[in-house]
Amino acid sequence: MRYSIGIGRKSGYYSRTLRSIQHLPMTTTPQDLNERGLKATLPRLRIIRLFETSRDCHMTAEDVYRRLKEDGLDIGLATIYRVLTQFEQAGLLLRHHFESDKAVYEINRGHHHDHIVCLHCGKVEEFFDAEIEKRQNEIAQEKNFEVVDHALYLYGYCATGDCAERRRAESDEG
Amino acid sequence: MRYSIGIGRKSGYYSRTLRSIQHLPMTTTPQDLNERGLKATLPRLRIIRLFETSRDCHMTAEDVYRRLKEDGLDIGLATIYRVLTQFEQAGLLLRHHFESDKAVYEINRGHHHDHIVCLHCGKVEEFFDAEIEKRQNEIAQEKNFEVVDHALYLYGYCATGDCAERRRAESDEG
DNA sequence: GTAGCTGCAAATACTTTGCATAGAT
DNA sequence: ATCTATGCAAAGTATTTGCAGCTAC
Repeated sequence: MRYSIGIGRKSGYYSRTLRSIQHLPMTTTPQDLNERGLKATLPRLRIIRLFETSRDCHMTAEDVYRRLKEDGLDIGLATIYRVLTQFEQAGLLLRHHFESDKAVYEINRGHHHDHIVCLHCGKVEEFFDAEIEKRQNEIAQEKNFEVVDHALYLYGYCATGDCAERRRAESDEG
Repeated sequence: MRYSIGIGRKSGYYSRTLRSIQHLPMTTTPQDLNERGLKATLPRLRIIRLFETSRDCHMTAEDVYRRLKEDGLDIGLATIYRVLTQFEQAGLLLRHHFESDKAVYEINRGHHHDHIVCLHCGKVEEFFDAEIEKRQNEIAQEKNFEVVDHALYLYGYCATGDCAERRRAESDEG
């Protein structure tokens, strides 16, 4: 008899969560998809794998489309959009709207975090601050809101490369 | 000789700022627009007035279009978009992207604040928290980012009306 | 075998742009 | 008089949808 982590039909879900909490690499299996009512098709497996194998990766639908095409896989853009939406609803991915008007997705590893985005090179770093989270909850309570989600994005220029430098040059012109 | 607040050509700008800091009602005059290099046209004056005379008002381009039309003023939607963009660049308005895919604008009264948005009725409340602001700056410094902007939105269900109640009903279904 | 997926093209939603006319300074 | 703004329609960008054929279970 094999041991399984978790309980009954939902074991896939719990083991996935556990892996995530333990910071082990996460690999979504065909069964994981089936348990969420999604058929394990090639496009879906490759899309989720792309997110899982990229570190700190925030991608638009176009990004996913392009990267899969580079790997010789020609998946229609409509399918990418559909699958990303389904994965977000299934909790596998998180969607964000940074300053641009395109949605970006990242893998959901179960650790909530916020983002700081470089407006010049597009670099995204993640952070978590318990104090900010606490204050947010207090404010929601004061205002009598039942908060279900929040978005905190810091926008600026990173020290890497010439981003901060270029920014100064630009503001000198104006 | 008349006293003026501020210095030389920029007096309009400084007096406007002062009014705002003193929480006095803000009225953008034709001269205010001229000083920003914008001609004082009827569409522009009516649009800025609409924002100035509405309390806690967050409006999309469509909202502005509709409300001016209700007042018997038929301004093209393209003009609304153009003027809102110009006003944002001139610092008269602030632009936000809440969870929907439409941009919303509000008057810039010079007091920074964040937003808590009801996902059911669309109500928007404003808040300011010095502790959150402080932590944001510390994080940016740690990460070596020069932050120029940030967005903090809390999404939830407000206690007014049946928003929280309906939310519970919905999650019971799912 | 059947329910659910994919690709394509067409449709949609929001926003921007080209151009001729109208208006502000 | 000149330079800029407006309205309309057309274009653009991101995303969604209808439908016929294909695939996982």
